[in-house]
Formats: sequence, C-alpha cells, structure tokens
Amino acid sequence: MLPANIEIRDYLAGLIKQSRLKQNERLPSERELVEQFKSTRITVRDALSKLESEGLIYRSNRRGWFVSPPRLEYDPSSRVNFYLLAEQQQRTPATELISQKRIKGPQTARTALAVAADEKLIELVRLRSLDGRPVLYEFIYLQESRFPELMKKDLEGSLTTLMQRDYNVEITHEDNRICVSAVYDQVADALSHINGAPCLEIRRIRYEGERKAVEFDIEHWVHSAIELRIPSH
Amino acid sequence: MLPANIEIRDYLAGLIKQSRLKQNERLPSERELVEQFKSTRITVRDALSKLESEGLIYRSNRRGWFVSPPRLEYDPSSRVNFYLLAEQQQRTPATELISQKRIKGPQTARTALAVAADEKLIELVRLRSLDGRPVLYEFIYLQESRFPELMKKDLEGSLTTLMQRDYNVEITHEDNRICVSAVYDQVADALSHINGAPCLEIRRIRYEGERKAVEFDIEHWVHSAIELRIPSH
DNA sequence: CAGTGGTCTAGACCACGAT
DNA sequence: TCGTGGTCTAGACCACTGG
Repeated sequence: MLPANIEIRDYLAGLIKQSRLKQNERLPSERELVEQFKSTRITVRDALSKLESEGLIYRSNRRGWFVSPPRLEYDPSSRVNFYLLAEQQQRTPATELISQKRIKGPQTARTALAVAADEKLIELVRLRSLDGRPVLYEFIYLQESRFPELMKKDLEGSLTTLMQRDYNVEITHEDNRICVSAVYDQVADALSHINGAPCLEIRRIRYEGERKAVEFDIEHWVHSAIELRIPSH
Repeated sequence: MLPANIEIRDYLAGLIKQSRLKQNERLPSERELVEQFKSTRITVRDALSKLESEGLIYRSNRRGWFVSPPRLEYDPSSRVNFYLLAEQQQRTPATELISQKRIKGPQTARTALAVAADEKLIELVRLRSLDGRPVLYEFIYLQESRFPELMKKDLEGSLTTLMQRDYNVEITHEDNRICVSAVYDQVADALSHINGAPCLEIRRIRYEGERKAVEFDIEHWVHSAIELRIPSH
C-alpha cells in the first residue's frame, strides 16, 4: 500500500507523461485534488512539491500549478547568447532590466573582480523569460572603470555583444560554478516561487586575458526550466 | 512581521553561519523546535525543508537533521576519479557495490550505447560516501561485449582505471547532462532522503574514439554535497 | 467578487533508529 | 523501549489573482 502522497504524485505524473495534460496546462486545483483523492491539502501539496522537485510541474504564484515545458538545453561553455539559444529551441525569449546601480556590491563579487577597496561596481539585475514564463533571475557585476557610460546603454540584450562592440572586450575564458540552491524574497517573487524553493545556481567569472576578470554573474534558474550540457574533450 | 517558517529558518541559518552549530552536528529535534518557537511541526518542517533546499542541512532517515559539511568541488571534465578527488579535499571516500546484473537496461542507456536489439547490458549500481555520509547513488551501463569477465573484477574502485588497465579503453571525450531532479524508492532510501527530495542528476556518455560510446552513467548526487566546477576556454 | 495557493493550528498514528 | 522523523486528519485565516 503506497502512501497517499506518492499515489497522488504517481497519478499526476502519469497524466503528464501520457500527455493527457499538455505543457503549460493548469492542473486541477489543490482543493479539487483533495476531493478526488479524499485526502487533505497537506498531502496534496506534498505530492505537488515532489512533482515540482522533479521538474514535471511549476507554480505560478497563487494562480495554480502548471505542466513544465521541455527544459532549455544550455551549454555554458558555448557562449551562445540567451536570445539565440532560445530561438534555436523554438522558444520565445524576453528580458526585463529590474535595476541598475552603482554600489559596493557583495564581497564575493569584489573578490572575483579584484577591485580596489574604494571602487564601486555596476550591478545589473535582470529577469529573463521563455514563452512568457520567468525562468532566470540574474545579478551581474562589472567594473565601472572598464565600462564607462555603460548605464546609458541598452542593457536588455546580449551583454557579451555589447561588451565586444562598445568596449572591445574579448572573453578568453570563464569559470563556472554550479550548485543547487534556494531562492528567497525578490528572487522568489520574480520567479513566481515560494521562499526557499530550490533553484539551479550558476556563479560565473569571465576573463579577458589570463587573469583579468571583467564580469561576475550569479544566475538563479527555475530548476525545471534548464538542463546543462557539458561536452568535454 | 515575518512568517513563522521564515523566522525559524533565519534563526537556524544564523546558528549555522556563525558556526554555533558545527558541521555534521545534529539540530534540535523537530519537537524541541516546536516548543521553542511555540509553533507546530508543519511549520518547523517547512523551515527545515527550506534549509535543506539551500544545502545548509541534510537529513539522515529518522535520525534527525544535521549541518552540511562543505560541498565537494567536482569538475566532470577533469576525469579525476572519486577517491583522488575526495582526498584532495581532505574527505574520506568509500564505495559500496549495491548490485551487478546482466539486463536489457533502460531505453536511454541502450540508445546512448547504440547496442543491438538482442544484446544485454551490464548494470552496476554503486553507492558512494564521504566521511560516512552517502552522497552519490549511481547506475552504470556498459556493453557486455566490450568488457568480458567484467563482473568478476573489483568494481568498487575507479572504473576508469579498470577499463584502461584491463580493457585498454582510452576515453577520448564525454557528454554530460546536468539537471535538478528528484530521488525515489531505493535511491532515496540509500541516500537517506525522503521520496521526492531534490537531487543533482548527471547523465554521462563516455566515448572511445569519435562515435564509439562505451559507458553510460546516471548519477544522483545529494544536492548539498556537491558543487560543479566548469572551466571553459 | 470568488477562487487560488500560502501559511498555520492542534493534534494523531506509524516505522524505524539507537540503546 | 523510547525518541526520532514520516505521514496524515480536519480544519482555519490570509494575500493575491483574475474576471
């Protein structure tokens, strides 16, 4: 005899795998599932959380639970930009610039970029979406001195292209660190997640030349929206 | 006014970050926390789940909650074996061979290895630990024809070394796919996790020569135990 | 406005781990 | 055997979304 939470999970997972529920379709409401399975919301929500962990469904704040579309395949080493990547996979990308500031920034960013004690950093915060669903909340830190007048430019497109065209930056290599983490507060809100939901976190340092770091990013991906692909030779 | 679950989370996160609770130390029991915060187990467990998602704590089945040690840094492209990797980071590794079988295997493995319809695969299932804590449950699929007598050998050490030494296999490249997934049943049990807990999943195809796939792995990592490091040039 | 999920109360029984 | 977490019952109120 399976526990009720697993039974509910299996039932919904079956519907999704048989495509009886299509991608981005809303699931029955929690209360409907409670009735259907003669169970309680605690148990139903437990089942839904499991499906969310697996990446089969996602939530949209207080609107309901939805079937996840296929994951975006992303090779961090390829340096293909977000727009191109999305379009190659028949998805519609969008970017919203949440904020741009001159600030001291977090210590991790200052260390990565090796800035002097009195120098400020430029912080860009962006929210990126696929087919209207927010999937990525990112913090970008740059050295002000290397990018004068940056904040007057269009910051919703590809930063790599902009850096190349307007500042003659050629990225020679980068260092990516990937782990499972959790989102809170404004990140959780923007991604329509609850506080403490798991996410895939990528921290990246980009270099021009052997030791000259020019960019530090922290990316928070909705975990069901992405699959990393790392070829190695 | 913060919700109670966040308040409890913040309190415990504070204890951990100030090292008032040391790595691998047990947290107060759920019922103790209920008393301390005049709350309920639902709320306390909600806070604990959030900390687990963040990787700050882990659970050991029905024994309690414990403070996570630092993550193992792992570069899949480096092909350093597990033992060496662990020892470089002052950790004590161990491997347990759970099972070895000749089976048809899952379709994903058969496709990856491009085996004939009637050929069986060798499946190895292993559990790997750091300092006594299980962190990785892996399924390994190999072509029987390429590895005769394999099942008579020591399968708890480095497979790469064994393949090289006894079968003259030289891995030329590999393809890694990384996503956040969830563990169930025997995987969850072995990792001391509950059904549906998130994990970091790595699927890997290893090649000798341009197109000759010799190994297909599915790794389930306890998500708080690992950080991937991907340098790119 | 009604309906949704987010949070919470105040308990209960069970399986399993440590001793 | 006792304490632990795992699962579950049967509700409640709130904040927010959409029509």
